[in-house]
Amino acid sequence: MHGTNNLDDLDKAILKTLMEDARRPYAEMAKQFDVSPATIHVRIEKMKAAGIIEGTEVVVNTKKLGYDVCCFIGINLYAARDYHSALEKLNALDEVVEAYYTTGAYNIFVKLMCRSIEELQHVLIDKLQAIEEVQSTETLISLQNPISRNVNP
Amino acid sequence: MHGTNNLDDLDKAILKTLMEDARRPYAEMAKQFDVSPATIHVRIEKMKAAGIIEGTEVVVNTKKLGYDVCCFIGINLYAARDYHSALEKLNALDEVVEAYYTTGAYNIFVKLMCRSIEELQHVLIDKLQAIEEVQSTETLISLQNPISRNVNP
DNA sequence: GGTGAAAAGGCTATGTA
DNA sequence: TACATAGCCTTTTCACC
Repeated sequence: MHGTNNLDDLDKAILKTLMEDARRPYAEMAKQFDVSPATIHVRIEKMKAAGIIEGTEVVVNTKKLGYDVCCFIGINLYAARDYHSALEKLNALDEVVEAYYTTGAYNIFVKLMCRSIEELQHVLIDKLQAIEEVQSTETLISLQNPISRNVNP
Repeated sequence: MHGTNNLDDLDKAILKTLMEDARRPYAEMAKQFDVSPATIHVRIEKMKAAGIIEGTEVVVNTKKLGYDVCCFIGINLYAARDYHSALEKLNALDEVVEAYYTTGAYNIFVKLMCRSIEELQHVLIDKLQAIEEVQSTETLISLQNPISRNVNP
């Protein structure tokens, strides 16, 4: 299982279903795909064992939790070699929900979720830019997230 | 439920648990949080009704599905008013897994998942930059994704 | 590798405090 | 509002094809 994989159409159909509803009953999928519930079960177990299915999670409406502000921040470090220590400090910030090590204009690229513009300002100035490895940042505020989905198996 | 919400500690504890494992048995949570399984059930139903819990999904290892390349692309349009038609065309591309309407350097910011650098090149040149509304793009290739989590309820 | 039926286990509704 | 219980539905197992 390195790069290419050997999922057949049934595997892919099951995976696609579960990527939209992790609790879809096996019996329903069995009817839909014209196999037995036991087969659905076996296929799912195989994909778990192969590490393709890593787990399940609930989808949460972050706005309803009060997180109204989403933004991306490109970070430049004084020295590229400080990547690991900078990352450790970023990891300690709850507001940092994603981080990427990137080529191009920035050393690190992060996604931030905050409860308000005031909080964003606070996080940016007092937490993020206070990290000693950080030389400069560039902020991209997201006003809308019209596409949000996963890859096609 | 507008912005601030009124989740108590039990709600938050349940939510945090389900955000890591949507199928955690109610009985286990009940034991852990020292309430009855029925109470767990009631709290979850309430959060569903409030729209805080929107659904469930399996977590998929995209690398094992063959998607090795992840990148962000900042898109500039000739005219900002073409946002909607450009977005429609982006939405038709399977490789575009996220899109954001942003302030700052770009009109639209997207996340792309591809199977290889060759495919990225193909998508970028023949699909993305072929969209007539697109004036220019800037690509940020992600080599690593060391932080990936959700907000703290 | 797939099936069907039976066993095990988790979820949900109800009645009660 | 929370609890305990019981019924129901889903998952899992297993012998067989």
